Amino acid sequence: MARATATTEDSLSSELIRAAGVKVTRGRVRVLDALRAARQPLSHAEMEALPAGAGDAAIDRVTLYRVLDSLVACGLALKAVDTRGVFRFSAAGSQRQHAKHVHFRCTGCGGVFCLKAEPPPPPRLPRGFRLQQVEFDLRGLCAGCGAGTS
Amino acid sequence: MARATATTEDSLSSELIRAAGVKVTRGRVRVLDALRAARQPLSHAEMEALPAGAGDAAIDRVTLYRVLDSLVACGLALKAVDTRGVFRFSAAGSQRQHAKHVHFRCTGCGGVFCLKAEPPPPPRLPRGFRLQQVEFDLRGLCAGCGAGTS
DNA sequence: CCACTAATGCAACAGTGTTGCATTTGAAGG
DNA sequence: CCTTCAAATGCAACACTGTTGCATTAGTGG
Repeated sequence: MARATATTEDSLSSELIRAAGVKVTRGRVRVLDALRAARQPLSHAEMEALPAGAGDAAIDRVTLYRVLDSLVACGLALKAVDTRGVFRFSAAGSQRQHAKHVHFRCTGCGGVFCLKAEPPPPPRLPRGFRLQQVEFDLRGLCAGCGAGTS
Repeated sequence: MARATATTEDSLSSELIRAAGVKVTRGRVRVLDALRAARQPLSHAEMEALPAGAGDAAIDRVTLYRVLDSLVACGLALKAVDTRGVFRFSAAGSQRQHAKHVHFRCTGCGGVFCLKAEPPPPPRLPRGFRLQQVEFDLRGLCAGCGAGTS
């Protein structure tokens, strides 16, 4: 019974990992599962506190760093830095939907808000430059944090 | 002799600090001098290795952090995070010239290039949101780093 | 010149990320 | 099914960045 359910969500992550040409391990599957299920990029600390899924032992701190690195290396995850200087990771696929709109980062609470507006077209680049990613970030205070200020 | 030269560059930083309403100390003057002279935002580590100017002792690590915090608090310096997750500081005035154009960050060498193009106008924000800063960053490979790739 | 607060220096600590090395495990092949 | 081997894991220890507490020093205003 419990075996059958394992072939619903897990297997997709396993499949992605296998397709990427690296070993399929419990750690990688669990981490990629968590990243794909998350609505926002996760920090290492947040992932370390994962509920351990099906009674598995918690993932080792260092192993988690290496699992994340391997997922980034094979293109399944993306690595970015948040405003506090901490690395955050997201599943590669989920990022595609975020590429289409603008982010507002609150300097008060650190929250990230997705705005409806599309990012403007990138300007012309110098010869030889290759564009990989466009980031249009607005900084400021969100409605909650700005309420107290005059 | 050596005293007279101190009234050339230093005094402008001193003046700025005095005008900001905080105490004028050697540490703050030296740090603000360094920030104003730098062409790029400086990290804490880079500033700790400052040549110690006029034979002064090197600044204490913790004091440097507090000096930077105080300069940020009174609006004379700006604090940002680089791609490695390290805080970088810049003099407040020098940033104004950087606000007017787009940056290209090379994911290969970590270099930052200033493009001529102006950042596009920010989109409409939800009610209560207050905009402080607009960041339009492009990521990719610069001419040097992209040359090797097919 | 004095007094008082802010700033400094030192020590110790916390969080984040890395390295080395022995052990375990996934995947391939007999 | 068993063997084999590289890759992945777990553990310990470390490096770097940033912070906190507290005693001492040094600006600033009177």
